[in-house]
Amino acid sequence: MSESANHDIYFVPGLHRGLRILEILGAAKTPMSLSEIARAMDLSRSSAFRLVYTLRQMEFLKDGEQKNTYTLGAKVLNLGFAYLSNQPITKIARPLLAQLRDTTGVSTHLSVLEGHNVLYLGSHQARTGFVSNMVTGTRVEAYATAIGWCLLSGKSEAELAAFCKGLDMPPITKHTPTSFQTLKARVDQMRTDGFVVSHGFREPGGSSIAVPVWDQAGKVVACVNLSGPDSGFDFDKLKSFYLPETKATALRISRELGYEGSN
Amino acid sequence: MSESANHDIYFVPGLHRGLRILEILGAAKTPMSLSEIARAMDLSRSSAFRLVYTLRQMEFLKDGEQKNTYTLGAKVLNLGFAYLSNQPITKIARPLLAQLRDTTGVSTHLSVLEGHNVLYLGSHQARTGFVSNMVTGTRVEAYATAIGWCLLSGKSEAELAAFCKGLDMPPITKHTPTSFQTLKARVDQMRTDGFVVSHGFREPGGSSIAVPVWDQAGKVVACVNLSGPDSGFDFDKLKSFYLPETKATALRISRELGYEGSN
DNA sequence: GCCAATTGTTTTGTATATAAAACATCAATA
DNA sequence: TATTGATGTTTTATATACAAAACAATTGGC
Repeated sequence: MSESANHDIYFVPGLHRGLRILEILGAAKTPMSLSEIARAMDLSRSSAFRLVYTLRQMEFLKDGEQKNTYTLGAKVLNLGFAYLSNQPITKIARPLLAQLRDTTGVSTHLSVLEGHNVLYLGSHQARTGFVSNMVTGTRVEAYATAIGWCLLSGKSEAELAAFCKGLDMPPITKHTPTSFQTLKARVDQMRTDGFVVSHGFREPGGSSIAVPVWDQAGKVVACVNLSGPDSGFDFDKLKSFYLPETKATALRISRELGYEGSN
Repeated sequence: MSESANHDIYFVPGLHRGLRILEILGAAKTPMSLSEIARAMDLSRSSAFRLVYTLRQMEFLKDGEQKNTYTLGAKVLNLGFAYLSNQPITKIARPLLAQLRDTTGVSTHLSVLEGHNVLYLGSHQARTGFVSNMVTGTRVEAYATAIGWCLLSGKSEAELAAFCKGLDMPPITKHTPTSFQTLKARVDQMRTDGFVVSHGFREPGGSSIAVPVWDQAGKVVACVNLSGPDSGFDFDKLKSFYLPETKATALRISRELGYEGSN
């Protein structure tokens, strides 16, 4: 009959449909009623009722502001954070990032590329200073940030072109690359240097160092990042102390991932 | 028979168990095998097999590093972020926070209290400067931060005592409150002032303003926060310009939530 | 290298989750 | 107020998801 029914003997329909409800409600910009859900799923109202009932009891859904409407519940957020902290690289990197924070006194972060975004997996706040926020779970546009260029250096030219294809690249600052060419220039620069350093003499306020992490296959899989206010950074010490420390930490993480190169 | 079986006629067991698998795998610090899952759920292996099969097909689970082990998949992260962006207060506040960012030139954030943590719901980055990171979805310990004190000011003394009960309060900086008494002092101070300002003359590098948002019932439900590097803030302008602007924005959001007070 | 124990996968009779239909409740319109 | 249509809830006959048992594949200990 159906072409995909071969292996779907094992499908649990109740679960399948319940998860689809979560996805639909996540994509919806506003809470939905039972009937709307049933219609969107092409399902009988009685079935939708039982699914929503179950999801609500388990707090994966909660009541919306209007009566008889439903939205995602707090449980999905908990799962999201559990996902982040369960990423293997997070566990490997955590103690090393904490150590880097302690020796430098500046906030440290670990991030990976996810689609067009930089996804922060974890960070260790500087013990003093108010500025640097923890950023676990945050996503920011990769094309526009130093960390993004660092992560994109793992891509080939063709992959980078594919990355840019159809991507809207508005200028955030006057230094933001807004085309494939200008982005490629940034990424190439990063590749030859092996790091990105942004110092506040151009943009007021903050400095940042980004260094890639390689895996067993020599591929860039993550980025170690050290950032803080100018007043926390000393420009001379930046290249003589902060940068080597950051590179050492990134290499140590790479080693734990099985990287055997020397860069 | 069972005391809770009355209304559970509507429970969809497949969905219930599938979601419990997600919760268990979220709580587990390491990927689990099929049998481990079955045991943890007190379920037959064949049933666990079908549930895991379904979850995997839908990318709510993915394969762990070892063979035949499973962890949370990327879909749960997507749901988590959908949850955040669907919070009603986020939608109301977003344009107003963007406007505040544009008039001040400094990063703005919206956060709420969730359990013992400050949960960042959204933020708007300063257009210049590298320091201030976006923080959507981030959680930080409430007792230790200015934003936390701001949010806790909505609690009564009894609620605050309950909040502290059994809470471990290690000192992050030398100014961190480490007991109910010292925390209460911070929160009381915030309540009389109506805001918290942290300026970098004590802690190097950053300044931050936190102002509460009230709802219809006059309860503190959120916190508007403005933060940036010292170099972005001018101490004189902080009280004459940044603070009034922040308070105005917080009040505007409060008004949209139905708040009718004047503070 | 054998055995025993454990795990992942498939099959199948039966208990049960399900969708249709009936019912109840509400909102809008005339 | 009566009428219509739509929505949330309950019931129930039947299609089907499920757990036990059988099977296959793997691992670990002696």
